[in-house]
Amino acid sequence: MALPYDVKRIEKKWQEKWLEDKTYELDVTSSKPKSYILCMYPYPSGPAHQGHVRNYTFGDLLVRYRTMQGENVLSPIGFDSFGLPAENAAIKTGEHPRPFTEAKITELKESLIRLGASYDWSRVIKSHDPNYIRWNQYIFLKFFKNGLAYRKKAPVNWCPGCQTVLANEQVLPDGTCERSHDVVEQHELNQWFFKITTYAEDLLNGLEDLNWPDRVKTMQRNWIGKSTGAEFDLKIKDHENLKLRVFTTRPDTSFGMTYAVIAPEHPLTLQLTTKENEVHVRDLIERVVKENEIKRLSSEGELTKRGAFTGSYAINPFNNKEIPIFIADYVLMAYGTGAIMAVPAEDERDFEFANIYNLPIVRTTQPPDDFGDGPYSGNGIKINSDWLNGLEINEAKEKAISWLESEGIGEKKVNYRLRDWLISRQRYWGCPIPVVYCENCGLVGVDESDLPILAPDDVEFLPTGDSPLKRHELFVNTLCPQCGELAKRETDTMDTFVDSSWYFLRFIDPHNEFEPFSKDLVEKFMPVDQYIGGVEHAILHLLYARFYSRAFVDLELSPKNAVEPFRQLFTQGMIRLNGSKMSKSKGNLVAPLKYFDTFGADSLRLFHLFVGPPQDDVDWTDQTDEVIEGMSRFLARVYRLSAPKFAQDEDGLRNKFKEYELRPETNEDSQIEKLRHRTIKRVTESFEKWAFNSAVATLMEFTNALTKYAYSGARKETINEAIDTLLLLLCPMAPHITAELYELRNSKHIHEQRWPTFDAKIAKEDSVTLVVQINGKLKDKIDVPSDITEDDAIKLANSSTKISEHLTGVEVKRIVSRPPRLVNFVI
RNA sequence: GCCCGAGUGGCGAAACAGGUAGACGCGGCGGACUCAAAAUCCGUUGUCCUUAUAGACGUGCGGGUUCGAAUCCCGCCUCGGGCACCA
Repeated sequence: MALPYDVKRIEKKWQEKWLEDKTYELDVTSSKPKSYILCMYPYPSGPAHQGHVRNYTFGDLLVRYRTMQGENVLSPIGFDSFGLPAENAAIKTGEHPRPFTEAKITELKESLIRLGASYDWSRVIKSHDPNYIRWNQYIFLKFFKNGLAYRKKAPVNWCPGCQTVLANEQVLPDGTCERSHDVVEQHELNQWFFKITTYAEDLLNGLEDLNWPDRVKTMQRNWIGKSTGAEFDLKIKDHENLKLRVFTTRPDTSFGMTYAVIAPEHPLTLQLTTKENEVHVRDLIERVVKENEIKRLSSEGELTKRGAFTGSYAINPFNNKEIPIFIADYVLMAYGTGAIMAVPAEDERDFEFANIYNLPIVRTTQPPDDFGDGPYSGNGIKINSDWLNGLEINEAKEKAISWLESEGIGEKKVNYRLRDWLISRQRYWGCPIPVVYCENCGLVGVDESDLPILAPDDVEFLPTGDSPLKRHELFVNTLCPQCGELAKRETDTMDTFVDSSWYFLRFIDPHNEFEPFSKDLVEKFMPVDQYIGGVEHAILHLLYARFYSRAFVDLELSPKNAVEPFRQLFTQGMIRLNGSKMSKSKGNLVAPLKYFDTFGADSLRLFHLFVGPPQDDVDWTDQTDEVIEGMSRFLARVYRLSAPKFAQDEDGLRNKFKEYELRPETNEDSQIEKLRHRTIKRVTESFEKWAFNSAVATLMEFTNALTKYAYSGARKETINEAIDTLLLLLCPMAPHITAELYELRNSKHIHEQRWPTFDAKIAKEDSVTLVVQINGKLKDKIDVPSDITEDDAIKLANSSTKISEHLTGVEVKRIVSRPPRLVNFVI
């Protein structure tokens, strides 16, 4: 296809100009209203892929649009440059991850520039940069000193593919690693954790006011998993000195407790097991220990094999009845107290278990009359519950809790599903944890003045699964910062999600050598006004960043206005190719590069904006190339319209435009002027709603109308203003060609112009189509003035021959009119 | 199983707040230009019936509310996503 202009030359010219002029570098001192627009910073895996293009096109559109609206826009970019792929490549090829990563960053940066994305390149952050490592470690030490970072031995998720442990958030529901998709194993290891659970309640409450997609908020709520109930002690028969503590969300059902269940790993398990039951109990424990959590929770339908009677009995404190104690794998040690009271009549799992072991089932809530025999967890009146009888569930809960408290055996209790964030990784290419193990002093944080602690370069990358740091004597052996004796360094590095938990703050003050960031600047530029990224980070990154932000406020690193980092979040849809997610690992990328070289970045950007709503997934199909070509066809039309004399077309095409006329404004001219105002209105409103596809469509309509107008002989002043408006409205979407055309026409830089404004009065249509219906069916359309009165509208409708045909000899029962759009005769 | 979201021409989609369903684009068809093609421009394009006029049908399915429903309500179906022995 022959374009009327040299795409490559024009795009390169403007990309260079934006860099040279530093068009999008932030003026920190500006008094204009600030606007912080941020796309999730990318992991550098090579040139940008279509997912990046989509993400950064949305971001760039907003950056340019808000800038034109007179806002002081902060638009930074960086690279999430620590991570496994670089290290895995090192193991394969022997090449050190640093040059490998740097090369990828260069490629990615290059393609972002070719996309025409506008960033403040003076603020680039790379997470593997020693400067960033330094402050990352500084923050770790702050956390460590304040009890937010701690080390403990715990069962953790081990990914054999990645050869490292994972946080709970990095394990998929099917028990596989979210990166490598290997089945995750449970290992008991000593690891570093961040105390995110401290903020569970706060993280939950904070969601309320965020302008985020509901589904992301819901996902975070589910993940935090708050449940309110009671915890209390059960006495144990023949064990005067022992108590069994249980957690329940339904203290109102306590009278229906007919047995108790403890987790196999519960500390009391062996003590409570009598000799004759020992074999079964030990069998179960052995099996459970071997299995990982996921497998254990997924062994549905085999309940018989999943529990065992201990031989001991507890006393239900509510009615003093003896109840048998079982162990079962469906009770988890990590949640609540690791022990439950079982109420089979009101809990499905307990009900199933009770049926298998023939345990009594006693209803304590009256179900509706037509309810069968199954477990009932709905509302109702309490029965079989002595002093709770007759109460509603919620009243009964309160009363049961008060009773527990007055007896001194229990209290109200809130539990969360959220567990602390495991941040140790047994890998080299990450931020080292700045801690030393000393025989005298124990765990000692490195001196701040010694930061950053950098991993040595002269290491061997071997596929052993051990971090190369472990084998590096010079790194490992050090002196204790406290007592000066020989000590050993921590060789684990931090989860890369640590790096991304605060990078948006460092962007505000990226060259600060004295602190991670200035509190004053953060106060000025936080929160991020618009955050844009993939929904796959709904829990991981977005939860961790919220945790960090809270901790920073508490540690007085950040001002209070930074407590919620992302005021507004937009999650874009994925790109699919033949139904499956487009990704490098699947090898099904359709690289943007080939489009840069042919139709140009502007066309590719326009495609991503036009193809559908930004939050929807995009199907990359056989037709896609043709649609992208269609976008470049549209831009070519804009070019021919805006600068016909410069269009490199054959003569026949160029000369179709008549010379513009100098003349007083005719009705046709003022219609174009009206359309211009209407177009500004529609595009502006579409931008605000993120309806970019509609904005493009509106500009296509405008272009078509203007082309027709120009062909038929246009008034010079009117057409020129309309074309300039078209270019201004289009420039956040297609920044290169509009800049070129605006310069050709006006010798000015379009990206320094203001966003056009409209006059609502002029934008108003002065004639509209009146729809005339009979019984709600369309019968006629009449053009009427938009300020027509109701009476006139009805008269006009009545006088239409198409209508009178239907109305002669029939009784009109009712006339519904909504002037100026509709008149409906009901007959 | 539970909770969210979505289903509109051959395709991607649009439709403010219940008021012309299908804007805009891709593809198709027809035409102009050309020796021819490409490019470009013009016209046409939901389905059915009809020479046309006119009409009927049509927003996943079945009901309902309304003068009027893609839009609101009830009940289903399909797809996508999240959660799922969390007591």
